[in-house]
Amino acid sequence: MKGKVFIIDGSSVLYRSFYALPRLINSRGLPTNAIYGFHNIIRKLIKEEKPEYMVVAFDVKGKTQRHELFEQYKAQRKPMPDDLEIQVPYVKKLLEAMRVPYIENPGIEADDLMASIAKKLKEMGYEAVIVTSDKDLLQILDDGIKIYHPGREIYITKENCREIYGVDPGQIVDVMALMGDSVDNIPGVKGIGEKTAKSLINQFGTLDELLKNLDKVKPRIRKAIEEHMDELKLSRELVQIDSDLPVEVNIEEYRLKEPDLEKLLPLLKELEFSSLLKEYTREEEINGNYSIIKSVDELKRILGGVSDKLSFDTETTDQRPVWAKLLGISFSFKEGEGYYVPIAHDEISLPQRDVLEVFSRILSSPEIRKYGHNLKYDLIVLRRVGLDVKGIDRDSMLLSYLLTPEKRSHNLENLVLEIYGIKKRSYKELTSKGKLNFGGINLEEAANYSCEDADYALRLCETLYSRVVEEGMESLYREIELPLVEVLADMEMTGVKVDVDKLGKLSRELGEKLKALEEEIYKKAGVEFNINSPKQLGEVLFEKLNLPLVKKTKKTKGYSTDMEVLKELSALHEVPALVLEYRQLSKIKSTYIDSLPTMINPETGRIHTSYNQTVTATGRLSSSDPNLQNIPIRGELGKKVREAFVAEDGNYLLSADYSQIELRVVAHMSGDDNLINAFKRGEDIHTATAREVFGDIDLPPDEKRRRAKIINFSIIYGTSAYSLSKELGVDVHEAADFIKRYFEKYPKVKEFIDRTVAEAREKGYVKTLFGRKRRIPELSAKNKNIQAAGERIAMNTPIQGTAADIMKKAMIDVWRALKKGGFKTKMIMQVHDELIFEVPQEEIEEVQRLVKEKMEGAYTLKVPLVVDLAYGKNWTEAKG
DNA sequence: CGTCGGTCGTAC
DNA sequence: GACGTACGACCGACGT
Repeated sequence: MKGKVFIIDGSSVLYRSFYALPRLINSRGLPTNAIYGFHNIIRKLIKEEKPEYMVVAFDVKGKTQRHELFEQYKAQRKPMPDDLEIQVPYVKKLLEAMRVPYIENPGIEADDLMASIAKKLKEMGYEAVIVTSDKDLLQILDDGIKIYHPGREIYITKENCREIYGVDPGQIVDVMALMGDSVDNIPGVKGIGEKTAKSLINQFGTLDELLKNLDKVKPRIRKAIEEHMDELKLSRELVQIDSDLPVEVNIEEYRLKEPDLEKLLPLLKELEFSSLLKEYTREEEINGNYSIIKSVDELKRILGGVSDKLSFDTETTDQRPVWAKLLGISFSFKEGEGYYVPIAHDEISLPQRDVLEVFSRILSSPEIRKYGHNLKYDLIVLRRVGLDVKGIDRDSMLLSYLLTPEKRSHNLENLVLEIYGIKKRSYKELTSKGKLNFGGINLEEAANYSCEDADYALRLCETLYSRVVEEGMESLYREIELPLVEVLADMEMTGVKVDVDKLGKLSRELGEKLKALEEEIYKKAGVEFNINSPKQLGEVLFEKLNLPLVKKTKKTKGYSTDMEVLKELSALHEVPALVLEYRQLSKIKSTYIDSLPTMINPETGRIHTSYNQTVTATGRLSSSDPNLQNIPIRGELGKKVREAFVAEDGNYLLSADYSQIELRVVAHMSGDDNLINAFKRGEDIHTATAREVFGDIDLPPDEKRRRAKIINFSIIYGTSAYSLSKELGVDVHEAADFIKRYFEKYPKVKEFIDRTVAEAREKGYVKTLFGRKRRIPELSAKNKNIQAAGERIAMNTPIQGTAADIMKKAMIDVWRALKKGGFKTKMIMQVHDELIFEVPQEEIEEVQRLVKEKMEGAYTLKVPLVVDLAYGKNWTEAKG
């Protein structure tokens, strides 16, 4: 025998699980009993029966050959219960995650398929075991073909079949033909049940013999058989399994593998199978050889063993690196080992100065490759204590991001869980027991935790780096993401100066206006309520004032009170108009004006945002604490807020904007001549589009340009005619017509979009010019809306992502040039297509030339990249 | 008293 | 039926 192959009867196991288990349901209302049962049966089989190969066969809805024989075949069968049907896709997902292959062939019944595969396997010298509780399949028992009954947990063989079922395998068809099967609507002979059928076949051996000797049976039975002779013959044909289908069996496809934990764990989590989650993860199995370094000499000695690479991690008092105090450093240069150097713990502390001096020999050496998880953080912390880290090489957070940018979190704990199936204690768990931060944890625990981090970062870096190389993103990593770390660290450390007095003045002004608005709203509404509560506002507008309902909120189906609604209602009543104004002011006051001063770092007197490199699905950066990428710009108020972002005395803020970078990317990627030429001629692109699309339409030029601008945006976002019509304020047909005209004028843009979406469907992902990938699982969703969203993602991501790639390259180039030129100028902010610098007055001319040159030359497209520059004492002035 | 989902609004 | 990418304030329900 070559090995055991389990062929699972998917439907049989599915139904069995569904009816055998009580109704389980997860918190989102999904029934999960069949999934749970299915999993357990498969897992138990693998564990206890230890097959080398396995495959699951599912039935596919639809007609089969048996329907041609007998229209009523399975007609009686009730449709699959909804609660079961909804679980089927999850079972398949589960199998994929467990790496158990499954097959389903339309038009072929699973019984025939399984029998044919079993026969083929037997011929190939394997032992085939069909897992089913269905009796039909007993007929194919043979040497080398067994059946496993999952409920009774027994093997049925050619030999013991009679013992268990009372007849031999060869007689099963005849018995079933006589008794029929109500589930499949096989008629059989009315009046003959299981017992009679079996005893008749045992008496005569076969159905044919029985029919020849009908005179020897009881008259009642004889009459029944004679009267139902047609049904009997038909039934025999129906229950006869066809094991001679031409099936291809590639045995290697059935070979069992270790489950794919990266898929399985999130799935089990979603299904809320916490007990299974535990089984698959090995808790506390981290048994690294970790130790605490107790003297500077010891540190010196151990670091002496470092030759080519070092993974390290800093422990601090704060998640924000510019606020953090250093508590200790862990490092590892061999998997399973780790050392912790305590710098500020109650139990032992080594003098920071000496520790850093010893470390600096290794950390400042570019030859020793540095590994870590989120190295930007450690770079900032260490530079703040005077240590410049050189030679960063692998950052598991960045590597994970390149592999799965659509995932929002790339924290170490989750990665270790997903990739190694090991449940690591999280920082949160560690610091949750009433302790504020890392400083309050006992040294032993802290050291263990920290060493784990360094150790696992080391392992992850190796694993993930090779995956990044396999995915063709090595140069994206080495030439863009990795060098950007140092640039961002520098920007974050530098920070930006804000004018607190100006913000304070603005806050008081707005506070007074808001007070006045508030009173007026209460007066006009005739009731006092919380204007900031959409719920209360909705009740006032639609129940008290009886204003017409415009739309409901998406999830909760409450009254919507968003801008669009309030604008519409403003024509009918004063309150909505006042609320609009109130909302705008209070938004800007609370989000921007009042929060900013609290973020000023007392050490530097400046605001240090955090630029996150691993958040957006497209490759853009994001900014938080505070978010400097959504500071208001429109209107008088926006202008005032930006006036509070200022340059240090003797300096200017210089803003450098890529002009229309995304549309230029579209021009390049599509190769559309019309669009390319418009850019080459240096035209205003919206005016050019207006001419192309609205050339022959009678509208004021401003209106034409306004509309063209909206259409240009909609192309980038992959918008539908419906939403374009809303945006433009025209009807859907007209909007569709605009899109049609646009594509007529820019035909290759249309081709590009179609090609991109088609390729996304085919490959499951899209790519930027720099090779950044984003998988789009939405495209294979059942829900049409989700699919349409997937299409828009497919259109937008290469455009937005390529623009982001170019900007990142520009940031690195400019930063290096500034450094090389010995400038005092600092890059301080990035807002997607804009870079902001703080420039000493005497450098302004030279830096403008340098910035323009480097940004425009960051990448060569089929159209020129154009950068607009402006400078001034504050951000408003610097926008020209 | 913290967490979390929902709504809303700001930027590119 | 809703236009791509973000972050965050606020509310209110819920659990400790």
